[in-house]
Amino acid sequence: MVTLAEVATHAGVSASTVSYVLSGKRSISAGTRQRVERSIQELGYHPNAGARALASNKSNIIALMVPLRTDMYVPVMMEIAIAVATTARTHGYDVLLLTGEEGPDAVRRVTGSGLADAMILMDVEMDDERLPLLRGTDQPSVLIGLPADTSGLTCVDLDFAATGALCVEHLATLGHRDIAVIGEAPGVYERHTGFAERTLEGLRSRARELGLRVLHRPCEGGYDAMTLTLARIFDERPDTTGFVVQNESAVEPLLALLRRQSRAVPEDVSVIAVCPDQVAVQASVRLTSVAIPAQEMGRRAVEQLVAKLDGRDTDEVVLLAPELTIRASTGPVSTLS
Amino acid sequence: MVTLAEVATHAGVSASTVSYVLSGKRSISAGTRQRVERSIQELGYHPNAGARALASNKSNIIALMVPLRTDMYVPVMMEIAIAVATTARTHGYDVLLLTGEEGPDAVRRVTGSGLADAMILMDVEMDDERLPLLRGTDQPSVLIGLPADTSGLTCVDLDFAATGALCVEHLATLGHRDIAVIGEAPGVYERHTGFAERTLEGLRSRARELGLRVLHRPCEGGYDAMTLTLARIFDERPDTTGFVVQNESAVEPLLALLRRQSRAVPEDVSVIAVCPDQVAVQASVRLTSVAIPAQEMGRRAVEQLVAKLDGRDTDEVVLLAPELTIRASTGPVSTLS
DNA sequence: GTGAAAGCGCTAACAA
DNA sequence: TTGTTAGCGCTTTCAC
Repeated sequence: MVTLAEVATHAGVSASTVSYVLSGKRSISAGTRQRVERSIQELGYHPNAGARALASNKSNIIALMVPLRTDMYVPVMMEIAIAVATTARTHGYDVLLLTGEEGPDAVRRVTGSGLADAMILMDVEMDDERLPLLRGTDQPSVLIGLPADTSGLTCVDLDFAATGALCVEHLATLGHRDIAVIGEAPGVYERHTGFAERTLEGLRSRARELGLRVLHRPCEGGYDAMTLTLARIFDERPDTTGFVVQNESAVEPLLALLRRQSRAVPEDVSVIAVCPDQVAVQASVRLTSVAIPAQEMGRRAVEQLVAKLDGRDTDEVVLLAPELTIRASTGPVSTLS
Repeated sequence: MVTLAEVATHAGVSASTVSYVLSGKRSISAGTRQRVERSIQELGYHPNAGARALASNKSNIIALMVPLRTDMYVPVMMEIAIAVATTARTHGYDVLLLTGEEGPDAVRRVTGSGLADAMILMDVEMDDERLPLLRGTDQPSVLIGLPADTSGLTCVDLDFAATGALCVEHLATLGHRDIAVIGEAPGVYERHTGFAERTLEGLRSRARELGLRVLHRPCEGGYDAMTLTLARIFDERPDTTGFVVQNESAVEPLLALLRRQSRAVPEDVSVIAVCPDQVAVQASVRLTSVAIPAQEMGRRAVEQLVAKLDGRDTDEVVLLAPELTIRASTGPVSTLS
């Protein structure tokens, strides 16, 4: 293993000079710099991460805590994680992958050991048990998601309330009066995961203003669950003509069932989804949708975190504005029936 | 920040004693151990990761390199990654998340800096450019996937050749003679990703032995691509009655299109998928399938790696035996037509 | 613009 | 069974 000392000898300078060439923390003459850089190349030197962490009290590692559960849409998680890792690298950080399994203990472990300089938490619940710990430490952190109380925390998320409102507005504009919301699995609501509840709130309050009726039904993914859910919806509200779906694994079953019931999309019923663009485009009907900007969320989270680490001021809450893309699954309500 | 020295003072012992209590590398009297453990508790001590890494020349970190691309089935990747992280923790390791973006450079960086003790590579291609580097270093590594030349490498993967054979056997037993294989996106084959080609080889060679005809078509996911692919298949081989699908985002489109063409599953055509059980169960027809054991793959990869790190012998190639689960999408070929 | 040297917190010989 | 001590490779004062 090549050490900094060896580089110094090889270049005919002192260890500190090599260190400063690397860090750029003091000016170096052009000649010296070149010789040092040449030696680094020739010897294939890589600074030792442990030594660096010990001496500088910085690990250059960001911890990312992903949920262990997989009842939520996994590709979104993965896309966020990859965006986090990619963006972190551009700022000189590596990413440590923690699962939710350890829970609050992981926060303590990482904070206490100096393993990571900062952390990003995904899948934050409204009243998350990790939050007190984060508030009580000086380790910078960013949440992807929005808990009930954001004081003292930095959060990045899609503005789900605005998302819900946007969906309902679009349907209202098309003349729909009875809206059914097909939501995430019941467990998601029971855990009080922020995004699901906020979508619903935004949607309901806008619907109230616009005078629309809303029926909300959580739904496990898959065909069997969807069959039941859909039957109940039409049973309770036969005049439903607009659907808002926030559950990727319910999208295709819903479309298939509607087809089977000879309800044409968008002639008889309109469907709008909250999902990644890829899902909207690949569905059997190209779906009008509000996109979940997974990459953007991961990227912004890292940028907020790096700003904190650099001692720059950060926003407390970054809410990304939802964007509606109109495709082939929504249309004006039928005037014939 | 609490240091080992502070714990030592608090417990009235020397630093090394505290260290040995932690590592268990020499026997400690019960009394001393208790006092030390008590001090650790009281002071809330966590060993400093950097210092430990520097002194012991071990980071207790495993690097996991995930593909940047997302044209493959992402949930499988995520499930593997989570299984890796979870299993690694049970062995005292943390996981560093690297994306494929840096390519071979990431291998150099991690190896050279001592950031990680070992690495796991996912999405290995037949002739992967990272392999020479791995062979040339003494850093232990495990591949998830199987390259063309496995010499000097440890690999974990599903036995995809056996998987392909198993699919074809099942269809043959049911009397099908003309088989269509709907594969991954063309890009996957162009990159010569091992698993896709091996499935095909296993399938073809068994089909030859059994005297079946096989038509293979790569397919991007989604409905549009599937429509085209399916049309071509029936155009070229009108007598096709058996489908093998190895592409999660083609599964549902295929089923929907068959339905639309009034080809009943499994009465008219049989469909067997290579996919995670969850996908098979949630599809609109419960699919006969060979499971992709994502968790098992992640777990085994870590276990192989830990064995190497502990200096134990390891298998060169661990091929997990495929398991066929018969569900509702396959049946005997119709004798009426 | 450069060098010398004192740690950072821990591990693991070597001693006792 | 326990203590003493010399590093691990780097960063960063302090000195020139």
